[in-house]
Amino acid sequence: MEADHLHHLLMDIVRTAEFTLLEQLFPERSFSMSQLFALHELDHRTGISQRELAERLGLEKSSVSRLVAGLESDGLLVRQRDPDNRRLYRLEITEAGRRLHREAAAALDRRFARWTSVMSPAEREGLATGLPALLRAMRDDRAAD
Amino acid sequence: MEADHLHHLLMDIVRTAEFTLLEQLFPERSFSMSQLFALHELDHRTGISQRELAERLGLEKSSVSRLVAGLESDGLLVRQRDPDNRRLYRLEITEAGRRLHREAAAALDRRFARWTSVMSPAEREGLATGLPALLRAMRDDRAAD
DNA sequence: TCCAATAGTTGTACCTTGCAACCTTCCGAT
DNA sequence: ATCGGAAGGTTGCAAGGTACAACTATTGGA
Repeated sequence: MEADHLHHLLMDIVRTAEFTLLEQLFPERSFSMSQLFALHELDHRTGISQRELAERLGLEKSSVSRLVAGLESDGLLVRQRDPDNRRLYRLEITEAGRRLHREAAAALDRRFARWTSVMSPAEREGLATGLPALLRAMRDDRAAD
Repeated sequence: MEADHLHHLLMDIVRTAEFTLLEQLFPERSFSMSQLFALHELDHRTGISQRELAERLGLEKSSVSRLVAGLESDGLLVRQRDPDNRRLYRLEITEAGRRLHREAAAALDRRFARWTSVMSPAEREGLATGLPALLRAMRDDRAAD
């Protein structure tokens, strides 16, 4: 697995993902990758603050402030001040937000299925073994920073 | 391999790659992903036109025009009019550009090695089998559009 | 010879982002 | 209890990347 492959992989992942998610999925309404990522986070851990979301997305708090404001006005999430600490918001995805996120994930999934459909069983199996492991390694690596 | 994993993988790939390439590699000078991708293309196929580059990068020709102008003024590529068709430029990466691209690829490679170092041999092997296959499938899929 | 197609450039607008300054709320030290 | 600093969030501002439309220059065919 030499550097060249990685480079290519990265390019294709990024470009294909953005195209799949942003242009094919919702041609009428446009979403940014950050918005979709935010919905993804909120679909899994509900009630996090904007600061936590910023940390997870690798964005500055001011960017998240605007990002979240946009999602809220689109009805994809709601924010409520924490009664125990009124400095922070508790973010919660709405049903509409959840639906949108599910659609985006499904679109990615269909695309992925199209890719794996032309792979050999051994290749498919290798990916099923290796990809989650890679994911875990990346996450641990980031957590260790 | 369910949708959720893909979604996570995508997020981590994108964020980690951008961080690795853009912030860790050249903290002093800043490059965009598109610039690095362009150098990558030019390091492989020399003499392509801006239109071809735009197609490969999935960018509009006007964006590529400015992108290439920036790389040229940074000394990372040169452009010469094709004598047989003076409408188009022939783009060629310079030695400095090649060096930069190699460094970027190597940085990605080191990061990848760090990830795989904590994986089991079976997982590593699975990735070595499956990832190039995935890459090929993605490329073929894009070419079939 | 002229007109349409092609390659590239420039003006403009939009979106995303980071930084700095700011406001509000909280909490600990005095 | 109160004051000052820390923490969460917002807003003004500037910079960068991109697309779209209108433009120039060059080519090639009717």
